[in-house]
Amino acid sequence: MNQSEINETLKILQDVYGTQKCGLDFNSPYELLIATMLSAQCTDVRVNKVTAELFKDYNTPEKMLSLTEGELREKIKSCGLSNTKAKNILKTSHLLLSEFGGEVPKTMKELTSLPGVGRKTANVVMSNAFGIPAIAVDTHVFRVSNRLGLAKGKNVLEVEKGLRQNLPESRWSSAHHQLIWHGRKICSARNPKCEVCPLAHLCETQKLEHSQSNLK
DNA sequence: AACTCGGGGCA
DNA sequence: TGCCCAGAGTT
Repeated sequence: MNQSEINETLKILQDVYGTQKCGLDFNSPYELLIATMLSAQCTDVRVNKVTAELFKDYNTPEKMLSLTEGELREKIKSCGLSNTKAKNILKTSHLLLSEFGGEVPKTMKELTSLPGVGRKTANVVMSNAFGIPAIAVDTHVFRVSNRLGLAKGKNVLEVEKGLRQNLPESRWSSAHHQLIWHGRKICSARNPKCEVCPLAHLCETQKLEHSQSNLK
């Protein structure tokens, strides 16, 4: 995509998906951190259901650490991967108290030093909890960016770099949400609804398919 | 780069 | 049933 195509793509994304957030319910950076850790390989709907209950009594590192690993595992079971997640949540809560004064850190380096926190989770926390410009590349953002040609890359980090380069910083956070909505509703992994896609005329994958069918 | 963890949704 | 899914860590 050239710059004018990128700008048009951003405008259409804004027009269609606006400022609606997609994601996790939270009342503090700590809640968002834990909810995002739980969301690995699990839909946000289910995470929100689990955390609505969990955060009633356990919404700080201190309170979380009053749970045994087994108790926590039971509470988060429906999110899947609960064995690892329970361990990591307790370790991370402990580290927040011992290393970060009980606060959630704000830098990529510090966040990813926490067990169970990778690049995607760190970007979500920085962007959504602290308002720091960041783009979290999950499977939706990865797939949609590559298909459109908005930012291409073989792995998550390459796509993140591409988006940071191609998009104005002011649009990083909003574009992240809009790309996820688009990936869910239209540009799905299998059987994407290209016939109703408002970005089809800009999409590199669509153009490629058309040029191939024209050759026949 | 490939593999593992894992319960739930959907065909 | 079998396949897939808003990831992260290890080898």
